[in-house]
Amino acid sequence: MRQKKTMLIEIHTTLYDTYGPQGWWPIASLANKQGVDDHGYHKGNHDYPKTSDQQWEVVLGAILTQNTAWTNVEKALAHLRTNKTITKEQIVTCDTKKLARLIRPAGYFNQKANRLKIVAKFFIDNPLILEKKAEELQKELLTVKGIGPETADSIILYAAKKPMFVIDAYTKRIMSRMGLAEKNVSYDQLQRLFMNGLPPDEKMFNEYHALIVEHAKRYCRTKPLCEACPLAKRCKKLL
DNA sequence: CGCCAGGCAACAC
DNA sequence: GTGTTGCATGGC
Repeated sequence: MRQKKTMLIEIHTTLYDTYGPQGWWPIASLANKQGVDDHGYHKGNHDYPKTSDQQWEVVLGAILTQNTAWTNVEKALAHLRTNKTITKEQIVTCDTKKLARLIRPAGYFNQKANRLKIVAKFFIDNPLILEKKAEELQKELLTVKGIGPETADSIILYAAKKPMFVIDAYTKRIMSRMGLAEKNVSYDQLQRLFMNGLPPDEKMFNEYHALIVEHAKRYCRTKPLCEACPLAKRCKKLL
């Protein structure tokens, strides 16, 4: 078998050549500005998030999208914005019931309302947290109730813009089908595979994770569409 | 109708 | 440490 490092690079190259830049993390409040599409994706423009408000919007989205389709998160974020319950300060002071009602479309709304308030308080109490180095930042984020491994790493990569490879259910599915990981591989194991195999390039990590999500939605679905899959010739599932 | 979606904490063993 | 369960809406 080819070396895993080589495979990881080739997979990224193929996905990028197939789908192009993804413009993550989407920031809805930037929709339709210069170089940003109507959902907040800034494809080919790596300058965002630029302000602390934009970084905070990434954190909000990271909580709201836990096991939830992004389209539902967009609705919840729109409610928060139009009801002026979007800043950390507005969220900590908002009645939890009201907050839950506003984010209803994102599902798990009672849990997520509590989590949003806890996380908002954490960011108010630790205003410079995103300046910390990736490893220290990860350790501190994981102490916050409601922030697990993927949410922490999404915040590190997409809000703080530091090199941390984000693993999710799609990554596990694709890597296990490709034959590069066991089906029950742990989060940390799979993350080490990527981070030991690739240079710590924040821009590349950013695109790679987003490309994995895109690929899982288009081809490597629960019921995979292997016929036209751009990775098929390297995929163990078809050997 | 059932299945799935950019997880997590709490709990069992 | 690993496995299981509750949490919930909206799109297909």
